[in-house]
Amino acid sequence: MATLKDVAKEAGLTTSTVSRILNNRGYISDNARQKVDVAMKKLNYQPNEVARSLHRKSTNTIGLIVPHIRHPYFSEMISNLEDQAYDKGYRILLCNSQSIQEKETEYINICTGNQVAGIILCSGTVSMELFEGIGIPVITMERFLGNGTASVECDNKQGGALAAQKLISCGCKNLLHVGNIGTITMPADQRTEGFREACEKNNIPFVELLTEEGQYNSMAYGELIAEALRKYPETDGLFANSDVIAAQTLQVCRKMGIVVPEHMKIIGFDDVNIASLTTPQLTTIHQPVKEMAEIAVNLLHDSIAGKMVARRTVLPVRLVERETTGFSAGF
Amino acid sequence: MATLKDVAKEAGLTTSTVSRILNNRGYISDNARQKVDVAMKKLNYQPNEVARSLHRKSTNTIGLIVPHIRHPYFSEMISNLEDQAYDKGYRILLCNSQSIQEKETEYINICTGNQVAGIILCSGTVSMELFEGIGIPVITMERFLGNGTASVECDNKQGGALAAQKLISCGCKNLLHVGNIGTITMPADQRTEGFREACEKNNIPFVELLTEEGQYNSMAYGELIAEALRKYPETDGLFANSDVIAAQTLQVCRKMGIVVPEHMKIIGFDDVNIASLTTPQLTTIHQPVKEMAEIAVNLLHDSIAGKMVARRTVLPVRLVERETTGFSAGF
DNA sequence: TAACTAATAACAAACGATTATCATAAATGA
DNA sequence: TCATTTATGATAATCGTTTGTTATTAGTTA
Repeated sequence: MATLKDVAKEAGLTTSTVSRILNNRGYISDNARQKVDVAMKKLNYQPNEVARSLHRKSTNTIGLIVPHIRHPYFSEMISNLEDQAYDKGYRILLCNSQSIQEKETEYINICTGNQVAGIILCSGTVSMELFEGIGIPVITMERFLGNGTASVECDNKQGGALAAQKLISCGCKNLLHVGNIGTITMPADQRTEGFREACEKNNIPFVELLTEEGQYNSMAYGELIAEALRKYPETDGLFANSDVIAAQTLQVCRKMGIVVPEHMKIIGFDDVNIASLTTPQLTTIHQPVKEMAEIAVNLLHDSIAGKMVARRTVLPVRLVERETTGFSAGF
Repeated sequence: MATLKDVAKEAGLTTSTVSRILNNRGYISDNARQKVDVAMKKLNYQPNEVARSLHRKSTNTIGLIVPHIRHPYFSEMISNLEDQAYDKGYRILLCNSQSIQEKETEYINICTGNQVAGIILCSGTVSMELFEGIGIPVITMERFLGNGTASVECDNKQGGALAAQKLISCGCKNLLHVGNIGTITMPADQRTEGFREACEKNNIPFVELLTEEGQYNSMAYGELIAEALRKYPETDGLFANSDVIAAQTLQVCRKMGIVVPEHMKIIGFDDVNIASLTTPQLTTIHQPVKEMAEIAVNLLHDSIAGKMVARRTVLPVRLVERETTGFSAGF
């Protein structure tokens, strides 16, 4: 790898001059600029970002901590975040915590050790102490740390309410809600809150089904749901906290001979790809993932620049009606 | 951020000694080790990886270039690669090229500029000149560059053959194959080869449908497939080059009143999550993604260590029978 | 011609860690 | 006691870049 020094020698200039040209500061003649251009091309010169970073004491890398990559909600989110980050000149250091505390802790250390400019945290299981006095801007997605860190969320409560209202207006009398991991508190719990309030207001009973971390990690909810449907056979409406859960519910229903939407209405959450690939297609609560990603990166960018930044940003969700709550217009 | 110097001062030692302790070389007393330990904890010291990297002239980062993140095959692959890389002490610099030449080129420069230890390339659209004389080990997945770069592939040809044999043994007489992007050559083209050979051997006619880059990027194949099915109404067996395409085909069939598997058998490729979330569930060709990821990281690891490495590794695939080629055992 | 600007050279410090060399000193052992 | 081993200090170079200082030159302008 050619260095600045090599380029300088090749161009017959000093490193100071070449560096000035690269960074556009001070006096520069067109002549010198051209000579450097030629030399750079000839030597296939590529500035060493590591050296640059060392000097300026920070990188243009964002540490992105997620609990999963294969889960469609997260791959969607990661994709959007990468897009936004790239546009702003940031790179992504991909940290998959797999919801494992140890791995999360180590990844946080890796982030600080590698002098990332900031961290975007999508992970739900972190204990916030890990971020105390970390000295790096942190933006959380769907996770409120409460230690001064800015968060971006969708309006989970509204989502829960919309789901309940829809199911109720479809005539469902006995609802089941497949919720979050029981042992961990996160903004997504608000979905249950919104759901509960709407149910209570309408005097409709509902059962809340807590999930386990293992299920979250393996994305295997089939058994859990089948059991619940056996235990609560009167269920005629189900609200799942993700489209993955909802899609698996469809499979369970089919195996049990429960016809959707005739015998059972289903609403998912997220509105990811699979929502329109199941049969029937999923009615779901749409999360504005793209906007959330954009806002997150913007917040981080401002935060890195030392600007003051909104503590909490909540974006609206909307109900997308497909087929699991009734016949679609298309048929 | 505390530096080595700070730790040394705090521990009442010199930087040489502390560095020796950190790197376990030379003579070290338990006493000193303890003092350093205490000082590190107290100052919350984290070695500056950037400085380390500069000194040793390489990082422990792998540049991972993919054309997509949201596509389930790639999110699956990325997830497995991260897992393997983490175990070997590598970090992932996530580069989403979106199949855009420009972005790919810039990301390659970013990788070299950031002194990555190696690159794993999953992207299909790169022109290999970009990797000429890059001076960094490169492993390609499902992409044979032919410039000395090692590649990891699944046995695409076998996959195509398996699909054709299955469809034919199911009694299909008129096959449709939704293939790759017409304008780009890649190992996955071999699926078509294997499919063709098996069809010819059995004297079964088939139509090959080429896809476009735009469709690949947006994952929207619905229109293309609907048109093809209108044009070739006699089709009774379809082999798609990905589960995403197959899943969309299911939706198209439903809209067109074509009953799967009775009127039409479908086989996908990849065996990702959605394959078991559609109705009926997809029969598909399983790619050993985990093993491919493991091998890729191992190859890169060896390559970085200067070892000689297999030019081409081809892993077997297998047919996973679900419901789109007949009634599943479960019913 | 003096005073200026523009362009570059020459040199060195700094970023934070590693590492090498040499020196020093205590502990150990024969 | 002398030689050896063990442990550390002191100092400096290095990685590649940025940046600051001072000096030097050529050209411009008043």
